[in-house]
Amino acid sequence: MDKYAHGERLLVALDCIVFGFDGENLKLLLIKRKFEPEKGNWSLMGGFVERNEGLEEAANRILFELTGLRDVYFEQLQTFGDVDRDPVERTISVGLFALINIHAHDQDAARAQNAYWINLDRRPNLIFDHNKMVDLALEKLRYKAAMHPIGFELLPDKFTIPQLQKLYEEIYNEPLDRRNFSSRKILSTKLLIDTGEKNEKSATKKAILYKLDKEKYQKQFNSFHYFISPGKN
Amino acid sequence: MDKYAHGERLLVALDCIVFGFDGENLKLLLIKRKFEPEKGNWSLMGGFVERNEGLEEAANRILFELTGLRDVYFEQLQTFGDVDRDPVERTISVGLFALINIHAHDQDAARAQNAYWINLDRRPNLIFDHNKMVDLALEKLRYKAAMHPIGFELLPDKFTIPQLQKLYEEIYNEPLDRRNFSSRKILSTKLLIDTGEKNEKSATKKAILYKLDKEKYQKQFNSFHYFISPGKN
DNA sequence: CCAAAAGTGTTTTTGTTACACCCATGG
DNA sequence: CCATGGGTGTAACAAAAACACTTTTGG
Repeated sequence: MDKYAHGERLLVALDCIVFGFDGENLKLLLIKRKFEPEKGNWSLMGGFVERNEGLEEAANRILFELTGLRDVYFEQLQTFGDVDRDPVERTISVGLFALINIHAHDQDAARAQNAYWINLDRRPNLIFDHNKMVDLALEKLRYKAAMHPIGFELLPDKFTIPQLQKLYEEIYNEPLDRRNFSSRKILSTKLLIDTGEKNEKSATKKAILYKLDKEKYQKQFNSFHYFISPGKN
Repeated sequence: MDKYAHGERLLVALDCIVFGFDGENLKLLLIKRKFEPEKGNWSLMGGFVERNEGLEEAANRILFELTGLRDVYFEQLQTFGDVDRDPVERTISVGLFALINIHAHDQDAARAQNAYWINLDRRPNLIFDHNKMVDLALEKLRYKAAMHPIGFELLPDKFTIPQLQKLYEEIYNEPLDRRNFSSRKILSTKLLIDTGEKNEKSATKKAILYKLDKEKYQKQFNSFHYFISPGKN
């Protein structure tokens, strides 16, 4: 089985930084550990990559165990490989950045993992180098969401422009001008389709429910859209 | 040594996608393999991560072996983990994206590895999934260079605006307007310091040699600068 | 009928693009 | 003295920011 004469074999783990948005706050899906090491402390959801399992495959497996969802949006964040990052044994960890529709996930699956949605601004201290992973993931979310339409991954299938705006305000922690946000930034992308329906929950004027034009979304995914003005120096 | 009861131990490799620019063409540093597997074929420079060595440390070691340089600019590209990506043995490979000043590297070190600088537009077929790695690295170079001042990593310490422009033209494979490039895009970033010297090699009017304001460069590294207009849909 | 939230249009300001002229150098 | 490449300015255009009014709804 071991055919290369040199080279050391190491544990390879995946750790998932899972973001959600409940309409009010940005949240992280975190595990209250029921097992050693660090039992009782908070951590990211993770798992080891098996020998007969590709990295993508392992990512999908672990995200499914956690959320009960098969089509989670994720991408690699970074691979973490400090010698002492896991005090139990040398482990290389591939950090995964995942965005999910918080309303679609399987609550029982999450409960089975002892996972909870925690507001980002109340996140607890995490084990190992998981704090660093979350910091980096948040940076990446802010970076990507400014120019790529990834925010939609966090919303229900049908959503309103004000909901989308609230999401962006949460991501960047700053208020956005409704008039500029709505007409120019969002509708000019032509990514949204008016469903004809209205948000019946609203107590005041009911907002139009849009859905994503998935075909255009796929095509334009790597193009630039200025949802947010680029950072200041 | 193995303290986790479950989890498989796998080989972890690093593969380096090293870009250089000779003033005319974008180049890749590739290895003509003197060893099995795939002896005689072209590949990226790589190596295994040792048990007592952090990922960064391993990256620096391998880049040093290849280039003789200690302070190479690199970042993680992506980690590749398909089950069959290495036919010899299951290996997870962390792809590294590196930019070097082609004139500063140690030619003897490169020769010892049987490494050659190959023009990007003449790159040979590479072993394993290395073609995919290069494709992704090129995409990343184009993506990042459009907004972040990473191009400087490919140039000598002192360089002229026309040299910088040539570099960007090579990266994007399209001509840029000299007048717009020079004054507005580049000098407006205030990242360049006029050294007072001129490029004596030029046969015509000698261009001003600039150097990077390293302090500002560090500070502004993550800010946005529109070196190139964002992609078209 | 009014408070609260949603929808839309216009002006100002800023940045990008397109384009033309002058300067320095070596042969 | 002229061909080649380097340096700079300006007008036209496009995009972003700032800003104000009207509409819908439930209570």
